[in-house]
Amino acid sequence: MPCGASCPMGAERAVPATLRVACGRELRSPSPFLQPGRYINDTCDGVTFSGRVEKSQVSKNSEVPFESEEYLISATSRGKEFKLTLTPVKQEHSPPNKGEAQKPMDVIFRFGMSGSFKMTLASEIPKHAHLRFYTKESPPRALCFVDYRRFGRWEVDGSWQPDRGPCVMLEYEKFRENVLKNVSDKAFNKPICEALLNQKFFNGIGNYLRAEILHRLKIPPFEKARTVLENLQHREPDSAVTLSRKVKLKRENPDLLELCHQLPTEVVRLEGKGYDPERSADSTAFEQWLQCYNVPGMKSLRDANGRTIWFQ
DNA sequence: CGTCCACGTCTAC
DNA sequence: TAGACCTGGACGG
Repeated sequence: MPCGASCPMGAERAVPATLRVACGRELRSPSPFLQPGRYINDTCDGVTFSGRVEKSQVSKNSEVPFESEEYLISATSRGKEFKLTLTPVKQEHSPPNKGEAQKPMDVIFRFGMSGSFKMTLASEIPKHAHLRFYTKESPPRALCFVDYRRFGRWEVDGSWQPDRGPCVMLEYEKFRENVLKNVSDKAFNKPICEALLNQKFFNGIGNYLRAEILHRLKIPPFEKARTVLENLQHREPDSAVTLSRKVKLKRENPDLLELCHQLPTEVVRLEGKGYDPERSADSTAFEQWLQCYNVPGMKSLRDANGRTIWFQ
């Protein structure tokens, strides 16, 4: 998500990971955010795109009415939302008054259950590539929004959904404040496992992260959210310990809201390892990172919305 | 073959 | 608070 052009993170693999979890089921690589942004900004850095944006016939999302001889693509993210910015490169010899010049355009994405971006040769467009941006080079490549279940959405000239809260990764302090200032909100009448999926407060947390977060703290998933959160409202009083000691304590004993930042950060780092684009090794790394979700021996139940919650 | 399940919204009753 | 929206892999008969 939130990996803008300024994001310093390292190389990204070229292929969205598919991972085999212990029970044998396969999962798309999970980090809801950041990762796609890093992928885009890494693979599109210094690459010039050209022409119009192509949409598949089957997608019900809108056309993306953008066309330019030369343009650049960059990405940013916020929680589970993702933004592509298309920026025309100034033409030296642009014909005077031959139609309107193409202005920069933002396209906001939500990935649903199966959305991802992938850069391929234009001659090898993958199945379910519902939006395609072509490079100018020869042979051309295509940046593809691939989404086999088509739950993903995009919005031309869109903006971050107003009801979604700050990003758990990139806006941690705002995120924390937004939760703690609103503990009386009716959203927190619900069990903590359900509240954690509420994107108004936990923008970026999804089904595997909620399980991992609660599991690390051994919080029973159906404990009332308010009860859990009220315990976090009073920051620890200043004690005599040194700052570095405090930082260390915080890292080693993160509270629930800190874990909402820390765990997805760990996943992003996992997946950022190495340059090898096709390694199956990093799906193994994610599989091994999971301590609870889909892990043999853990229990699971359905929450009130029919989503599976994993716990010990 | 069939049923169940999947990292998420979205909207209609 | 149910479905609806989708494809496809795992597993059962």
